[in-house]
Amino acid sequence: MHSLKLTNTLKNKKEEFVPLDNDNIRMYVCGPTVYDYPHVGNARPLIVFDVLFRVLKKIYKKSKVNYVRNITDIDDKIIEASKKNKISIKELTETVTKNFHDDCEYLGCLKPTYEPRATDNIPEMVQLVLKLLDKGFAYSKNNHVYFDILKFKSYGKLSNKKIEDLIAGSRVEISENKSHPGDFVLWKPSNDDEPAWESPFGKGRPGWHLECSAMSEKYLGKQFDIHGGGLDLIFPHHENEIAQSECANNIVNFANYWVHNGYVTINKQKMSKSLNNFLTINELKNKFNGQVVRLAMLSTHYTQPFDWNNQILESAKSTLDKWYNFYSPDNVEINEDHLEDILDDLNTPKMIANIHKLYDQSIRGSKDSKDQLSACCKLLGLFNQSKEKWISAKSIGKLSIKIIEETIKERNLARKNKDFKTSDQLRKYLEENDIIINDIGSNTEWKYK
RNA sequence: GGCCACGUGGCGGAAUGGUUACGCAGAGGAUUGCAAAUCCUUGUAUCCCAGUUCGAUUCUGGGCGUGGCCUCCA
Repeated sequence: MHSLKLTNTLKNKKEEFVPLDNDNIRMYVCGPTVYDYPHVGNARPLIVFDVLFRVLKKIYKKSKVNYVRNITDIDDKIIEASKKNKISIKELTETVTKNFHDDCEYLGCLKPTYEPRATDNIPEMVQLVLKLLDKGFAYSKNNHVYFDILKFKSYGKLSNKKIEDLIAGSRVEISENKSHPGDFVLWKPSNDDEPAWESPFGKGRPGWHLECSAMSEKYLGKQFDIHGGGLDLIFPHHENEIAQSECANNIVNFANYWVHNGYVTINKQKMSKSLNNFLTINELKNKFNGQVVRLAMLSTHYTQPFDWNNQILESAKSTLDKWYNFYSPDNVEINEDHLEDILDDLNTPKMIANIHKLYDQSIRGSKDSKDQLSACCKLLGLFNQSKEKWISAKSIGKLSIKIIEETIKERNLARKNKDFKTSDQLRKYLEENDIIINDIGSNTEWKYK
C-alpha cells in the first residue's frame, strides 16, 4: 500500500503523512463565517477537504477519522451585515448556515464529524484567553485583550514572514491600544447593540482567530494531524491560531500538517467580493449538477489555481455523461492500484486520467474496469446519484414528458412513412425546447440538452 | 520594499535527467433517411539565456512574464 503524501505549508514541501495516533485521525478545516451566501471560491476547500476526508476514511478504515469544520457565527462582518439588511443576527446566521448546508449537499460533500458553532463555545474561548494572559503571552488594555506577538519566538513560521517585514508593510491596523502593530485582538468590548458575553476581562466578544483555536482544542485535543483551509488564511489567520494554541499549551506544532487549497480565479484573477468577480454557489444550482462542479474543480490539482470558465464545466459535464454509462450502484472495494494517484498528494487530475482509461477498458467489455470506474468515482465523491436521477436531473424541461413522448411517437410514424420533412420539423421543435433525440436501432431515446 | 507560487499543444491539465499522459476542441473514417450520440484513427506543446550532464522540459543560476500574500477573505 502506498502511503499518503500531502503538501505541508509548514515545511513548504510534500511529506509523508504520519498520524499522531493511528486509531484516531484528526483534521480541522476552517469553515465559513455566515454573513453572506458562499461563492464559488468557497466551494473549493469544501470539495478538496471532502476528498481528503474520504481518502482518510478509506485508508484508515478501522480507525476513527474526526473531521471538524466550524461555523463562525459571531464576527464583525456578521454584525455589519445584520445592520445593513435590517435583520437580526440570529435570523441572518441561521439563514446563511442553512444555505451553506444546502451548498455542501449540492456539491456532494459528506457531513463533517463535528460542526461546532462559535457561539456555543464562548466559555472555551474565555479559558484560552485567561491561559494566555496567565502565561504572559497576552495583555489587556482599555477592555481589549491582545496577543503579544513579540513574545512568541516562532511567529511567522507558517507564512514565512519576519515580524520586521510586517512593520515595513505598514498595512496593519494601528491602534494606540496595541504595544505592537502586529498584535491581534483576543477579546474586545461590544457596544450596547452588539452581541456580548460576560468575561473576566469585561463584557464583549471573542476575536476572530481565537475561535478556531478554542474549537479545535475542544474537539480534537491540544495537538492533532491536519489543519486545512484556503491559501488566503495562511496569514494572518492560521499564523495567529498557531501563536494562540502553541503558547497556551506549550506545544511545538499544534497541527502537524497544514494543507492549503489554491484560489478559484476568474480570468486568472482571484475571485473575491471586493473585485466583484464572484459567483455564488447558489447561482450554479440551476445551471450545473453539483457533480459537474466537483469534477471540474478536481481536474486541477488542489495546490494550483483553478480558473473558472464555462469550457471546463461543459467538458466535465460530457465526461460525466460518458462515465455514467458504466454507473454501478454496488459498492465494490477499490483496488490499491487505483489509490496510488490520490494518495500522492491528492493528485486528482491524474486519477481522472486513470478513470478515462478504465472507461476505455469498460467499453471493451471489462467487468472489472466497470466496477473500478464506479469505485474511483465514488472515492472522488462522484456518482452520488443513480443513473436515472443523473439523466433526469440535468435540466428542468420546458415540455412535459407526455408531450415529448407523443412528439417522438408522431415523428417515428412520419419516419416510417418516409415523410422526412415532417420528422425533421418535429426534431427541430424538440431541439428548440432543449430536447435531444437519438435514434438507436429501432428505438428513439431522448434527453435534455 | 519583503515573501511565495506559477509559466507544458488551440484550450484545460499531469508527469518526467533519455519515445511528453489524459480530456475538450479540430481533422479523417464507421454508423445514420438526415442527424445526434457512440466507436475507430489522427496532427499539434515544455517562456528566454547561460551552467552542470553523454543527454535538461525536468537540476542550478540569471532574465522576462503572470498571479498571490504582507489588511477582512476559502
